[in-house]
Amino acid sequence: MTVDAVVFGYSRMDGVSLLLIKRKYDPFKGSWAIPGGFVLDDESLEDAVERELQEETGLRINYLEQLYTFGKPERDPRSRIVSVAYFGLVKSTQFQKLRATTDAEEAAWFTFKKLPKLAFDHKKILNVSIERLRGKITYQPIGFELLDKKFPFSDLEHLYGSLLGRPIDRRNFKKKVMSMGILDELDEKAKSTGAGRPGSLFQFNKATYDRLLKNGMHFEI
Amino acid sequence: MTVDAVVFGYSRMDGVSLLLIKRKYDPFKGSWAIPGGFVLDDESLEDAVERELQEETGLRINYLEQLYTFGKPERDPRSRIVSVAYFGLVKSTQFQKLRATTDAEEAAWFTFKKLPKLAFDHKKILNVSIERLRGKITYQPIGFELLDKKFPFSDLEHLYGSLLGRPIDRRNFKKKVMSMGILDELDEKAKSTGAGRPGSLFQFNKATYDRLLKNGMHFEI
DNA sequence: GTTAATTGTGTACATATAACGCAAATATAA
DNA sequence: TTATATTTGCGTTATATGTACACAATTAAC
Repeated sequence: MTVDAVVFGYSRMDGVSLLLIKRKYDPFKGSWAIPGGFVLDDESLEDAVERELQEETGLRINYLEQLYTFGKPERDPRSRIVSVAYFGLVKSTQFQKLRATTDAEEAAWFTFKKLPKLAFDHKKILNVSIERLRGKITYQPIGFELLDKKFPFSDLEHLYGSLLGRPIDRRNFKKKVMSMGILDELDEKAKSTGAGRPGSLFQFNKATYDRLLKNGMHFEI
Repeated sequence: MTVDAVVFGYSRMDGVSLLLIKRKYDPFKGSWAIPGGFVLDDESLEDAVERELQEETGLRINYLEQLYTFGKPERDPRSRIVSVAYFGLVKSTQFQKLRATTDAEEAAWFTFKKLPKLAFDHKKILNVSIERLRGKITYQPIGFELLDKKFPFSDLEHLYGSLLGRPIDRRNFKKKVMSMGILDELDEKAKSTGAGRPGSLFQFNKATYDRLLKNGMHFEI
């Protein structure tokens, strides 16, 4: 009985990225793999995920949700091992932390375009996970879990664009998101990132979202 | 490691119903419970579900999908047992079969309004399952899996009405479903069920649905 | 043949989505 | 300092979709 955690991060530079670790032990020693490990007898599945992630990558995840349970008898060469996969999101601040220290370490971020070969059936787990993320982001506001607490609107726009894999009309997108009333526009301006006009910072208003949700509101992008 | 199967059925009389078994052994001997049992070492999770269902109820399910994995350490009084819950749908023909033979047996159908107290954390599993069924039926045509191969349109209408728990405008509903082109209207008429004008029979066209899906069509009711 | 139950159909209105272009603010290079 | 490239920010119109709503036709039972 193991748990695996498919963890996504986001940065303006690279877009959406995946957290992987390099395995220290056989089987698949030296291969890149999704972080995870065995569940202890007295801990819940969620606790196991958070513990393994902490041990292997030092990261604190921001959002965690059960993805799927993989149980084909032959999926692990050692013996019958059933794995409950979770999928998690981290704030882009955390993303940068790991990034600065792990180039030569055992944990690193990978963009979808530069994925290494993965151990076990982790490629399949990843595919299910990407599909879920893509699907979910259109009807639950989980995109915010990938951004900083305060972010320029363009971050949100680029996140959705890269995740959905299709161009987004900025005007219609903004109109829609703002009309839901779950984004607060702050007085601060983003600090310039090179070229162009700096925009306002925005912040997700979870309290408002929860209230709307309770009243039967239907989020959809 | 166990699997559990939350199986739904539908009949014109009772609407949507849930399949339960009466436990023969401790713990919870004599209680009603969701069918399920231990996974054998060399079988997949899906195989385990189908085997257990066959053993305990004799039913063949028509649609099976993994629901959620429940792993709280204290959920089973015997020891740490993780259970992968599936959710399944059976055709209303099958529904009637079981119904005719099991009144005094160990397996039976229950409407949501007349549910007995359930063993283990099965009430929680059921709740997750109902939520999933409700949510899914609006964006995937799984409702057909509960009906006969051929059915009068009113069956579909009643199924959606009772499942979504809100009245459905027959004209708008029919307009929408028919405009998707995934329902074929047959030449046969339904045989009368007591009173009223008999309507045409309809049939789900899975081939068309798959084709539309591949072309990026978006099912939603 | 009268009644009660059910099926079957169309139109007008409101709402939501999609398409589209240009001006303002900033950094950098000339 | 001026020109250029880059990014933000905004509003209108056309189209599509969803919603509300009423009455005639067919059958079984009485």
